[in-house]
Amino acid sequence: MNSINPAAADEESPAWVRALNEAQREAVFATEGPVLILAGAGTGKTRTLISRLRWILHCGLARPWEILAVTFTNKAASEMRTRARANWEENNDAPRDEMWRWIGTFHSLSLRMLRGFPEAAGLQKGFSILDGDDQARVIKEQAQLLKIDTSQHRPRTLLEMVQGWKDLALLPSQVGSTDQSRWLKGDLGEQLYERYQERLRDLNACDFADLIFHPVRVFQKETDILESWRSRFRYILVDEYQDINTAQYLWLRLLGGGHKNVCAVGDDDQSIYSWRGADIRNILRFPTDFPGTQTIRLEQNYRSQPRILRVAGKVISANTERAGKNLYSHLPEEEPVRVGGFWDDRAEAAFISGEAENLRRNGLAYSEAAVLVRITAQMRELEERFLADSLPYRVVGGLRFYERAEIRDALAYLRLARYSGDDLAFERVVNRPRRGIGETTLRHLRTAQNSTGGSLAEVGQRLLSGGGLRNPAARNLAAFLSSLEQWREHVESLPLLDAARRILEDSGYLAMWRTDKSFESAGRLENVESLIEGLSDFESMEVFLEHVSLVMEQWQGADEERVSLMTLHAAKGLEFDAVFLPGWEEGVFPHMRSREDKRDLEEERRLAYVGVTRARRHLYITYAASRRLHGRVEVQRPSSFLELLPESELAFLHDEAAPVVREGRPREAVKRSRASLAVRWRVGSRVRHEVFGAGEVRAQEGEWVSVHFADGEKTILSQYLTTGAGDV
DNA sequence: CCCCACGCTATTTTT
DNA sequence: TAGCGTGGGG
Repeated sequence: MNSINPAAADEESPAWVRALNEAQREAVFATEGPVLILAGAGTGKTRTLISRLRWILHCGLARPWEILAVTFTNKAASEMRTRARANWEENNDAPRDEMWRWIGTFHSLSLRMLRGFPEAAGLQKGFSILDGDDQARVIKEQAQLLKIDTSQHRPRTLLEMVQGWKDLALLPSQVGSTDQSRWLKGDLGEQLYERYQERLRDLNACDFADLIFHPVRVFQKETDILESWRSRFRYILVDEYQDINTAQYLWLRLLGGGHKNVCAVGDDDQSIYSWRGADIRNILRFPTDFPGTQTIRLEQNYRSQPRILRVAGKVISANTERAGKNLYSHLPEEEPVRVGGFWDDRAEAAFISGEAENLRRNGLAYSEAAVLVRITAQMRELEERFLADSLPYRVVGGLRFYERAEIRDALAYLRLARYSGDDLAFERVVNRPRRGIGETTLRHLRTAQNSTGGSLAEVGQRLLSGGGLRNPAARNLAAFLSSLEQWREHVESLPLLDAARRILEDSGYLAMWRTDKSFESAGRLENVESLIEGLSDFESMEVFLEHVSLVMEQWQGADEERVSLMTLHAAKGLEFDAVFLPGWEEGVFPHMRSREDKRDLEEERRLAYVGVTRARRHLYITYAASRRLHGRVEVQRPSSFLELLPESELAFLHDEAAPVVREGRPREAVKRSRASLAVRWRVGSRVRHEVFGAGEVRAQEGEWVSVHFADGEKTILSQYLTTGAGDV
């Protein structure tokens, strides 16, 4: 039994305990039974969880390897590991790395378990892990075998479908027919899922969803395996609980089912990943799943000034599916939240660029400002403006290093050199650079493979020794296979770094980029070079490849003085003194695809909440009447989310700016053409401010015109005035 | 087998 | 706008 009394948080306690507030302490000290920490944005959620981990160690309730601490990202895991260690090393000697290996991501931890019982999951020792690209190729291949038209059903979509089922922990046979018919005719979906899994088994591989799902199924079937893993951990801690999917939920429930010392932290209001399987209902029903749960709310926000917090609170209170929290702050009240509309995305970008510069002149570092967009397409205009204004910025997120084509190519070479049976790697690089081994030759190989089995490389070898060299394709293939043999020797005999360099040089891959004269080839070469250099940190190719498949780390430059530009999703967990939220227009935010479904719309609102709560002191919410999207100018109404903002906390940008209503008449006869206009727009009942807009105009020269918006909905526009076609 | 022209479509993205 | 997949011609 826990003998530590909460009152013991006195002078005797470590400083990190004394620094906690009352609710946080409660969460830290409640060491028995299930605990749900419902923590609002900026309330010290992760800090509290880490303190709890340290407290358990501090009191000697468990040793490091008896605590299973689960996060979603490697970054969070390594932060937790470092902080837990700091404490331990003060009081214990000989800290070893293995002690902390049960602090990790869902995927890395589950993989570690799965490595212990691959056969039970139908895999063999040394199975590999597919990434998104490999998965897409496997699914495409299987879809085509099932005669599914892959131009109508794009592989990415099919993959999403199958992944969705796996995230729900559904086997092919358990996929209901209604669920299937949303995507494909009859039971094609189920068949595709089934074949995809078969193919993975043949490849002795699993995808990311399997990393969770395989252990879940094994735990459900094999009680002794489950028991041995259960008894290993005395405490389970989970960060970002609102982001778990059904499979992860089952995984946790199975592992935590014994002692029930499961502690989850999360914020239901920040659940923004439903599209990758996360289900907000998991956190909402935690107390039912784990009877006897002690629910603790962290509501004191240490991040945002009160006005920003009130705006956030108002936005999120429009949602119905939530546990409910009331955030408060003792920080001093500052300037209101600024809201403003612009003629188009260019004007909006110009404002942001200029305002970031203003803030900087007033002493705010560039790195303390961030622009958070809903969709990546919004970034382009902003970047162009920043470049033109020489405003230093950096894009956070986006294509990660290991996802770049050239890095994936280079990795495929290395994988193939190490594991010549890696067919996916084989297919990726056989003809890159061009070696005259095209689709036709590959088809021959695959057909032969179906009857004889073995890897593509083996099959190729066999075909060649049987038939001799006749056509150019066969000669080319022979050449490639013999290089492959050489590369394998390199891996065995040379130091890792030298082997890699030789392989990429001999294969002509580096030469391919050197001769390529497109403007990005130099950058690609550089990337491959830095990959090669990075190899020096690893003892063997196996270790390196394992690292790569799980740790898709961000390739980020040093922390420079730059304004951050990223999507709202990428901003979760971050904070800045000043935050700009552009693009608050119907269709962009909330996004078009989220408008029909109430649950999707609530998720968009949570996204807005996440955006608003990133800001400490200054917040700007803007929108544009027209915006270039998909290569055309789209006209959209201001976001309905704007109506949620409490007037008392806002200041309208144009109240301070030059007059914005441009009254006028069309200069020339305009017939059903796009024209510029200015509108008055109401917020709530009282506040009015001006918006530049554009719409469909029908008028003769000199006439007043009316403007019709495409959706024909009742709009919040109250007055239409034009300045004439093309007059911006 | 390779190349090019054409048409289609278009959130969010960790592991 | 751009990135991808397809289909026809060399």
